[in-house]
Order: sequence, then C-alpha cells, then structure tokens
Amino acid sequence: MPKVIDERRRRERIAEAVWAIVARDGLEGATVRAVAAECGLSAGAVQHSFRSQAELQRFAMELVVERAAARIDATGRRAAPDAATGSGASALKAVEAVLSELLPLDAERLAEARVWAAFSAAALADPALAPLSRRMIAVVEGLCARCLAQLRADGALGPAAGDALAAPALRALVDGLTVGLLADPSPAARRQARAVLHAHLESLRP
Amino acid sequence: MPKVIDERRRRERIAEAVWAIVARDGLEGATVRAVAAECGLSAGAVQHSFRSQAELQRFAMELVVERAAARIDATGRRAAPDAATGSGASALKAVEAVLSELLPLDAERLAEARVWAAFSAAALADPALAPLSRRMIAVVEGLCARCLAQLRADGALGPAAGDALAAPALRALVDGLTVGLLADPSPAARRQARAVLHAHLESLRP
DNA sequence: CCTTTTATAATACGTTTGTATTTTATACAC
DNA sequence: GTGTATAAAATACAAACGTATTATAAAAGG
Repeated sequence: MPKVIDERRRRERIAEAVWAIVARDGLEGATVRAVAAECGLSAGAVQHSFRSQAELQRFAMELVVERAAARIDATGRRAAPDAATGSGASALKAVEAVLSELLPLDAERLAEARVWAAFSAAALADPALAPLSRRMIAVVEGLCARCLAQLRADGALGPAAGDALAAPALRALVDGLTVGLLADPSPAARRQARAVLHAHLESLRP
Repeated sequence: MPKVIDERRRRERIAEAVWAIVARDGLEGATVRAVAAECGLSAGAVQHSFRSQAELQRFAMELVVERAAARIDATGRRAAPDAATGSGASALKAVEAVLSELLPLDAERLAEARVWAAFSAAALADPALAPLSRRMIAVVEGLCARCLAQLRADGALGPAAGDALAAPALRALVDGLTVGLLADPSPAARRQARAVLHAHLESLRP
C-alpha cells in the first residue's frame, strides 16, 4: 500500500470538488477528468474511490443533503433557547434569522443553492436521485415546522396560522424565494427576498 | 427546392421535440440525433434549421417562455371579467383557479414544469439563457400582481396585504409549491399544494 | 426539357466521454 | 530484506457527441 489514506475523507474531498465544478459550470461540467483535476488527483485515483460516475454523483448529492441537514438541525436547535426568554417580537426575529440562513443571500450559500438546483434537476430524470430531492424538502419543511412551533410557544402566532398547512406554506415560500434569487442574486433582489420573508412572518402574528 | 416548408413551423416542431425529450430524459438527453429521431427527421435536417445545438436549446427555451407568457396573459385576462360581478368570495375562487393553472397539477403541466426546471438549471451555467429565467419569473409575478389587483378591486384584500411585497410573495409561494410538486407529484402532495394556495389567499382577506 | 437551387439525407471526422487495463511505486507482513 | 498487496498514475479503447462535408432528390425558372 503506497499511502494509508482515510477512504471516507478522500471520497468527501472528491465530492467537494464536484460541488465546486457544478456551482461554476453545471453538472455536465463535472466529468471524471475535471473532478480529478479540481482536487489535484489523477482520473485513476477518482476511479479507485468510485466505481462509476453515477456512484460519484449520487454520493456527492447525498453529502449535500447530509451536510445541509446537519447544519439545519444545528441552527434549528440554536434558535430555540434564544427566543424562549423574551416577548413574541424577539422570537420572531430569531426565527427570521434562522430561516434567512436557508436563502442564498451570500456567495457561499448562493453556490450551495446552485449545486442543489443542478442536482434537483438531475433527479427529475434519474430515479436514483429522486429520494434525495424529497428528503431535502422534508428537512427544510421540518425546520419550518420547528420555527413555527417556537413562535407558537412564544405567543407570536395568530389562531388561523397554527394549522398543519403553515409549515408547507413556509417551506414553499422559502424555496420560491431561493428560485428567484438563483435567477437574480442582485442586492435589490436579496433585499426584497428578506422583506418578503419578514412580511410573511409578521402576517402570522395574532 | 424539394419542399416549400414553413421554416418557422419547422423550428417550432423541432423545439417541441426537444421539450418531449427533456421532460423524459433531461436536457443531456436532447442530443441532435435524439431530437431528430423524436420528430422523424434526420440529423442533417435539424442542422439545416439550427446552426448549432446551443442555438437550438436557446430557441427551445425562448419558445417555452413565449408560449407560457401567452397562456398566462390569456388566463389572466379571462379571470378579470369573471369576478368583477359578484362578492369577494367569487373573486377569490376565480383567482385561485387562475393561479392553480401555474402549478403542475396534471400530467401536461407537470411535463411543462419539468422542462422549465431543466432549462432553469442550465441557465445557471449559461449566461445566454439567464435572461429567459428572469423573464419567466417576471411573467409569473405579473400574473400574481394582476390577481391581487383583482382581489383588491373586489374588496377581498385586507389592508396589510396590499403592499408591494404581496405579488413577489405570491410568486415565491407558487414557485415553491411547483418545486415541491416536481419532487413529489403524488395526489396527496397535489391536494396539499392546492390547500396551501387556498389558505394563503384566504389569509389575505380583510 | 434542362438547369439551377435548396431541403434533406448520408457519411465522415475529430473530440470528449466513461471505463477497462496496465504499469509503477510504496508501505506493511513475514 | 524480500515479497506482496494495493493505492495511484498512465494508457488504451469503444461509444457517443457536435459538426463539417458530401451526395441525393425534388421543385422552380428559363
């Protein structure tokens, strides 16, 4: 054995190279050779870690979901203790901050959203990727539900806003704002997206 | 000249073949040969109508926007006379019906949405397609704005719902619901999407 | 009727793709 | 220390791609 290398780390490094290329050139730019060059390996090394390109793409998309789910879980937990103390107004601000982190409002999250959009589009034609699309949506909706539960606990939610449709609606709003920001990530559009999210949360108040 | 053929019609027929393939196999399935086979032509004939594949894809995406804009314009105009007569409740129902036509609730519009998602993803990596993405969003938001104006004229809009953010918010909601239905087009998900749209419009009432 | 023009078809070509195969070099076992 | 197993690199190869080129056939003009 030439080097005793952590195979898991290696696979993740390659997946991250896939992300970088996809964010820049789209999924069709992520050829085996391009991915290998992106992380300073030979094509043979990539082939050693992934039997086929399809397996590589599936792993890269799985890792996106996994990382995003972990991050969302962390921010969701972070918001909860924050707001339990004060009035409804501060809870609303905390929830707004948490949900803002789902939107592509900075360069890093814009890249993430571009990668995710590319994979989601690929999932429409590849049944092996479709469950990952659904899982990501479920994760986002879960965060929305937790945010709404937080608001409800703080009395920042009106009576009509508490039904089972509030979380799917909030998820749709966030995803729709993301779609808009992908097409137009200008500062003006970012301001508007933030304002729309703010207004929606305000409209839920009692 | 072998046949005196309407060049515009021919280009549209080829573009429609692109849509059929993209809806089924994604954009990377729309090779010149596959497109030619889809509409019963030879690859040479396709090349005669489109200098390059990039030009073909751009035309196909332009035609999607053009057709969608025309359809949206027509349905928007159709809704207006409907609701001006009755109370706010009937206006709300009419608007709900109009906006429902934007959602992929049947097979035809699901195919349309799949095509649009594929092109939108391609636009992220191809600056020549990006303006078409933005235009489509503007068209949808325009319909949302007209629907809201209709509701306002019929007194079916609360005071806080009338600001400039209502149309962008409604557009985001519709696009977000579309994203969800693309990942999960099951009857249950369709029911929920309709319910979310209904609840959102209800929440705008005075 | 013959020439010309042009849409279509067929073929050819160079490139790039994913992947299989071979070669090389290195770290561990005995 | 030597042999062996394996990661990594290099190379090879068939398939598919976009596109250029050539050939064919059919309608219009004189």
